[in-house]
Amino acid sequence: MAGPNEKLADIFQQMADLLLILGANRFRVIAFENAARTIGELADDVATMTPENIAQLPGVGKGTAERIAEFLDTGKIADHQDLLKQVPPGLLDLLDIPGVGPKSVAQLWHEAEVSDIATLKKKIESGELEQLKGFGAKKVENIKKNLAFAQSADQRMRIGAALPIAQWFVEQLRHIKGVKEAAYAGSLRRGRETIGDLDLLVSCSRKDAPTIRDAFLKLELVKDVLAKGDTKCSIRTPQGMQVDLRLVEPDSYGAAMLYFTGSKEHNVALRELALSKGWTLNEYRLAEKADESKIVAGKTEQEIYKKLGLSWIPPELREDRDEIKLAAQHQLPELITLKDIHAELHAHTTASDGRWSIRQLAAAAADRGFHTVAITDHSKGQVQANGLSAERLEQHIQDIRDVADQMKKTITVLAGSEVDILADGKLDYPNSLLKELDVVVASPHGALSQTPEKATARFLKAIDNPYVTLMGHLTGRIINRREGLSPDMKAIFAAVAERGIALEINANHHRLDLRDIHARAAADAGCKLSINTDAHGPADLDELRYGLLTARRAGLTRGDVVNCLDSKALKKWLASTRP
DNA sequence: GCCGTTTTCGGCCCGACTGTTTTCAGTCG
Repeated sequence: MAGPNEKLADIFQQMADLLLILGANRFRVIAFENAARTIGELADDVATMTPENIAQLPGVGKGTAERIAEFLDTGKIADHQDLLKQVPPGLLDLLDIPGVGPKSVAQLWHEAEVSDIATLKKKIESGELEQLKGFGAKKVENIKKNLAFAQSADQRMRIGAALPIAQWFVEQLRHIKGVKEAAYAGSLRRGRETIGDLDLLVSCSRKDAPTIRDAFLKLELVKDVLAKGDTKCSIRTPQGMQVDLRLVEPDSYGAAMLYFTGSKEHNVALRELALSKGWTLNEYRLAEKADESKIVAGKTEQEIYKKLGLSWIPPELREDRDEIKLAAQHQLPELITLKDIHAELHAHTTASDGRWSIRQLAAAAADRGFHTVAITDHSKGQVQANGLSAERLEQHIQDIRDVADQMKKTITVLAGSEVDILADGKLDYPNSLLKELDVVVASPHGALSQTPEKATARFLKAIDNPYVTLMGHLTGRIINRREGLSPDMKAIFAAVAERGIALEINANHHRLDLRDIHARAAADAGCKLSINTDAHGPADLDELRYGLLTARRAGLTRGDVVNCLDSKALKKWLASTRP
């Protein structure tokens, strides 16, 4: 269920698009986009915020605050309705066609009576479109080719699908003669949960650039070439992913990395900061504004940040939230790293729906250098996942204890369960059984379209259970497939902090649940977090990297995450969650 | 429409590529 934040963000974004087509002042359009972004990324539910707090949000001025209040009051916004009356609603879909922007849409609307994708298709086939000024054969052909992508434009690729492709490209680029450095940038480098398109960066001498570009364009995964210039080209892979390659000289590599890593908002803020110091920043260098031949920095990101009076900001934090202020005070958090994690507290074996035996799983965790692993198979309600009956769990606990005993010199193996939180908040096993376990991961699997009120009550009840260790994948969302629950996060976080248990960041890239902004809010509320892979098979422990990126985007340090505790401290913490 | 330890008015980041052009607008990131 979409909460008011999502609905409001959608409305403001739509207002921006409508104003764009209507030819409104571009800064006004940007203001609506900023408002949409702010509300969309808000961890708190706007409905629970005071008008004062809402008015203080960045990018929210008098007008936006009034519109939010109006929406909370009446469920809609009059200005939004007015705009919808002025523009055929199907026209908005045209903006999703690559190469078609607001000016073209307005022209198609006014001069060719195009009102949606269907009429556009007709006008292309009748040849009417080519009569329009500015619509030559090539442009029309391009639109025709790109129509298919309009439908899937809102579907961003999961990070777990994008990263392997990016790594393949980087590896190929590094083998091309003349390439000094190659890397991926963009939202992938920032660790976002989904990726719009892939940004690749190469440093090389100017004379090598064209041959490197041509070698890139011949790579196996290049299906279509969308643009081809001397320093920049765009292609599409067979998977439909757009990949942009930029080639810069080594002296500009840092500036280019900074620029193509983004976010756009972070870059804008950096440029404004540069201007305030009498400099100007672009993707080639930081230079003096008065004399742009006087270069201040450009080779590395570090030196550019340093000149701007900032600590180097990890890519995961570059979202123009509060990172620039913290970097100016040299008070950025020391973000958690992969090396800090020493335990896995949520993993499945063949006893339920996993593909590993207890021993195999424990050995794999030990190979990663972990000191502890908890075996947490599904509870009885998960019939389709071969969930364990109470009797089977009793036996499973015994089996785990046996393996634990045999492997105690290698790794600590804990007996646990991923216990269903039933729709009413009760757990799927009685307390008398939960008591025998070392770790209880309480997760929702069914009733995932409950109202926020019901979901909140459900979770508060589960948190109240004295044997729960951590709350697993809280919303139950599946990225790009299922929205999941929208409980009152503030209430959940307060209860979890009070109980002294932990909230999971499920590292599986389909889930990433809690998501970054909620993990940040949870830590701010005093909650402990736990990053787990929910491993079902041999490759799954590697998913940890995605959970880690999410944690870093949340600004978490190793002190926030129980998986970073040493063996003794973890044991102590686990005991502290129990009566 | 938002924003301001120089401002409550007048600003609001910067450059590459494409297509249809006789010098540039539109789009994208």
